[in-house]
Amino acid sequence: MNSQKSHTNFELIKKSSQTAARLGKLYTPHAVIETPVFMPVGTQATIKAMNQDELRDMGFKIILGNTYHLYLRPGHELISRIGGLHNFMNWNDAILTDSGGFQVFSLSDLRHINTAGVMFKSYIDGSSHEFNPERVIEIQEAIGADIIMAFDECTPYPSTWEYTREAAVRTHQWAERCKAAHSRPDQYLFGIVQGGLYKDLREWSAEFINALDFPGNAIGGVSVGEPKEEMHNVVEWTAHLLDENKPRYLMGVGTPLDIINFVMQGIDMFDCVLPTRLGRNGSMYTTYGRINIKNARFADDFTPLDPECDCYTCRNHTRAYIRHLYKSGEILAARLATYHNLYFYKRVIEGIRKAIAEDRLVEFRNEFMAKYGKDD
RNA sequence: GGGGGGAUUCCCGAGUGGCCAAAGGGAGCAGACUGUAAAUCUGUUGCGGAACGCUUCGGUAGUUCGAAUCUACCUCCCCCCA
Repeated sequence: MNSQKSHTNFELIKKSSQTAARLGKLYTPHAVIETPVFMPVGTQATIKAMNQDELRDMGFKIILGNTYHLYLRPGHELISRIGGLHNFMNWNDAILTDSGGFQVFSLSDLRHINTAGVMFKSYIDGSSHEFNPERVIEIQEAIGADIIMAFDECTPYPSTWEYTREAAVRTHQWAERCKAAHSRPDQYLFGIVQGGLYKDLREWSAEFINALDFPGNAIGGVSVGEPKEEMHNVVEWTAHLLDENKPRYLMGVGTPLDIINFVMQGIDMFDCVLPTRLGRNGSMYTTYGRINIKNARFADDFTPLDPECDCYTCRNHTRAYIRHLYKSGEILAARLATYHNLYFYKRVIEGIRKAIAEDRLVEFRNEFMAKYGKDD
């Protein structure tokens, strides 16, 4: 057991008797992370609208950065020169960098894929760049995150079985090449399962990636616009095939209820832009469901965003004030809302961990849904 | 006192005989957002139940088959010269 723990740097603390949920500890060079965990997305070396102290004070121990964005600007060499991303952005806890695989999907009109890699046009200045497994590992090693991701191809929804299979073959080859190219022992390289919405491809991909024996395994290719049930199926097909002694990371997910549901399927790590993006766009999470603070009905609502929240925003400001800030285009609106939304996620994930510890996750989910209502 | 330019739907502003309930922007109202090309994007915004009909482009009276667009007068605003 001990040798396995040191190999994966993941310690399984407790398994739920009700569901596939687990409690764990992920040891990284910069932080010990209690799982299940939600990781805020900081694509460009910043969680938009937040400063590092605020994130740390909320209790986030790991955040995301993005290889593609940081490579284009300011450049991984520059980041490397000041000692890596931790130093550059003055973040002393853990960082995970996404490999750019999602940009293969999201910037689809700006790229060309072949087996060797992906040719990209910069969304900033149109210049051409090539990403391939070796290059992506080199960049991620220069950036220096605690956890780095294999370069994968995130296929769009919908895709044919044939194309999804081709993309998965590439993703598998790239995973092997990433593993071979990876040289920094103080970084953990996670593999990524693809396979779209096809059960046979997902199972095949999960078994293939699992067999490569990465210190952690991710499920990619979801949250690309597919129906919720499809996402649920993908996790159901794959999660149990991934080594239970290693962390399982569901990439890009999700809503608060998604997180609860997928924890119950054995997922340990999540990241999602929703709390930050929705915050900037005027949508706020509350115990009783999401609200659009810009709606007229909040104009003279002098209560906090969420009556059951004790975050900085809710302790100090009213819905009416925050609505006013939005309508006025004031930057503080985005800050207060982002803080609140991230804090909401923090409360949910802490609630999940506590519920697993007490072995009452199912009850926790029911209580959450009774108040929160439909999932959005 | 003389000469010139204007008044358009909540605001700014286009439109100079029919294709105009009237471009575009703003504001308003609502919706979307899941490994962030996102402080973004979409819809909607005279009235009536929609096909369609009705009322509207400073005011009044005209010309015309037809006017926001042409004419006359009126009201108000701006600029220039005394």
